[in-house]
Amino acid sequence: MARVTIHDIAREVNSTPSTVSKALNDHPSISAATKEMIKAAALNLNYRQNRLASSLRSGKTNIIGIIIPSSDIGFFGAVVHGIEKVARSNGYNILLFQSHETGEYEVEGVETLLQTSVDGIIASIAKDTPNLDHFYDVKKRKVPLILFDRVKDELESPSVVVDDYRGAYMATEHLIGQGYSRIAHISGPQHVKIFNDRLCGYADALRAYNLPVDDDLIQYGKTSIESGQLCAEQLMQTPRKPDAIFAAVDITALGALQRIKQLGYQMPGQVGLIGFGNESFSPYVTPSLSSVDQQPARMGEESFQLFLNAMAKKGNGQIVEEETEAPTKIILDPVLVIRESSQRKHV
Amino acid sequence: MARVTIHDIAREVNSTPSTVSKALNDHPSISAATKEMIKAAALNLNYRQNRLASSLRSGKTNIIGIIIPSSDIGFFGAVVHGIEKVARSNGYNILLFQSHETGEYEVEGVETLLQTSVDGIIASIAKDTPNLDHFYDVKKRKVPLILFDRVKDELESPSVVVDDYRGAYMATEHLIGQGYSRIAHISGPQHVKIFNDRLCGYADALRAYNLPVDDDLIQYGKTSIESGQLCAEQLMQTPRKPDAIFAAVDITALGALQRIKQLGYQMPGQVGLIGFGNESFSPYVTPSLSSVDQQPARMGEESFQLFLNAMAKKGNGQIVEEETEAPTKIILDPVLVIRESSQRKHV
DNA sequence: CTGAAAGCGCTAACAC
DNA sequence: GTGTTAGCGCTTTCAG
Repeated sequence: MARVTIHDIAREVNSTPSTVSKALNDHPSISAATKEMIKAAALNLNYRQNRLASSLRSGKTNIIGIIIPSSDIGFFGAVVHGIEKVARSNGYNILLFQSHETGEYEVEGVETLLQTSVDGIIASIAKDTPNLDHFYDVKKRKVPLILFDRVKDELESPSVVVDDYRGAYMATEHLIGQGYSRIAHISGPQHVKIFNDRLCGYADALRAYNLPVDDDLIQYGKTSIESGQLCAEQLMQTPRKPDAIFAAVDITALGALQRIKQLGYQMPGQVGLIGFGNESFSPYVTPSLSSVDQQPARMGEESFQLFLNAMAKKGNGQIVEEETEAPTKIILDPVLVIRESSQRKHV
Repeated sequence: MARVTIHDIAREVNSTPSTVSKALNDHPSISAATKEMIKAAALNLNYRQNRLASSLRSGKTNIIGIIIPSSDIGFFGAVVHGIEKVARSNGYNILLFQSHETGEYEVEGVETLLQTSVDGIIASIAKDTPNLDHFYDVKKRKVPLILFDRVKDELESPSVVVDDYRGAYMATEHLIGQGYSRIAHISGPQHVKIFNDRLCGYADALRAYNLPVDDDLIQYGKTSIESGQLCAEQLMQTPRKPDAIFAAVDITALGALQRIKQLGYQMPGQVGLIGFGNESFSPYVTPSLSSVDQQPARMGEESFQLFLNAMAKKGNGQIVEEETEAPTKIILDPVLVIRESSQRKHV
């Protein structure tokens, strides 16, 4: 009961392995009649292609590698979902690695992926990756590399990120539209790019509507509930209290939500609130938390599309061409998710 | 700049491919000296093994396939996390497929996995899988098949599930321990096994503590917030109101939580509440929701362990042996996560 | 302890 | 339109 091979089929139909192979792969130079016959025989014998042999010979695995910090984080789970979905529909499969935010695992993952001759790699870089050598290695091997969310421009790879500035702008604008006018912001550590971008989006939106940007209304917190609580409390103690808060992360927004309620303010009546990230808990807190969605699934789909583009270019014989053009950078528009916490006006 | 192969190394050190291969694989019949020399040369030439070739020849890929409904569901993301973690530390990689709850995709996934000659498959069966032929095919091909969470006993495969009965029992017991005595239950459709199991655990716990099992205190809802709200409302309208509720899913627990608060009851003072599933939102609602954790990551780890066992057996030459013993079934103990909603007593 | 030979199952030139 | 030939890069008997 050994495995059925194309030799077996060839014997069965009095043909040869190469003809069988071509027929099964719908090669144009095989007559319709033979194709049909061979395919019937294959079905009959319960033939199943050996992709290892095929890949080894053809140099193409139809497998792409994914490296993410952890599949246990909702955001990345959703991105993987998006990638897998469109990858499969294009005949590609997914080899999944987690870096656990560790450079070491990331290096290991890249190494294994390269050994497996994957056709491409889609990655989101770990927080503590000390150097990028392993990724440069990928590029040197001419394996398409696509980055998403946790991007490094130095790698000069196609990438997809969400527009943090714009998301913050939209959130702030929404609050303004709801009639709030003293809008505070709970930001995060400024050396992290996204937090700075979101702060800028916030400030610019205020300016665009001729509202003052008041330093007293900007808090720099950490990414935790407690920090959100604290920041909210301090904001409500300022002489001229805010009537709304835009928090740079949902988790601090939640902390703020709790404290604001505790202090006896009506939400969204007296104080409006919006977060960023659209976490899985956001719809379920009370009042439900408005937020900015980063479209993770879409991010995955676009990443795969970028991989496909890279493949096409490669096939085009442009392999040797100097990298004249900058790599494609897709900047996704975030989407506003309006729930109770920010909706002062009746709909 | 073609790929470096063991031939290149052999040439470099005046040896042969077979010796190089053995040295690189730490084969016992190679002297330490040669090993060292060959490894040095390999490093020097920047050699990277071609796993395709290796797998094709050896018949072992060190890849296992995973089939889950969707990586966008927190539970499955966590399971995958667990599997990948221990798989990697044992030298295995993960090929990931989503069934999207669809039999068709599941079949496709199994087919591709088999074509790729994976060493094993770990799966959680899609809801609408009409027949199990594809999984029987896996078994026929002697590829180890492990099931988790969504299990089918007919497949007679090793599996890991969580003990629903016990989780419900523990939850109910916990409420009793907190001094609640009229404990209601919001269940789900009884044709779904887990809901029936949880109902039994609930009832048995009451009996064990000599509390009556009152039909008026059992609601059969759907898996939605709204259903939870409705069930809670009806429970609070019964002549002799409950002083605590155990909900079979966190999402109905949340609906109950909202309605109970709305009706003006103190929680956990007047009404205690506990859910099941420990969803990602549960820590963040107010009051934070006690729940029963299903240990998804652990489930993944155990699943992989089961795969390893199956491999060991296979290697043992027991291939032909009749399946005398029933397949291992690991039943994980759920863990109680006590938060505010159920904690009446001071700690 | 090392090497020679064979081949895993497939595809891709090239002939016919 | 079909068949022949030659490997992809590796591991694995089996000789020596």
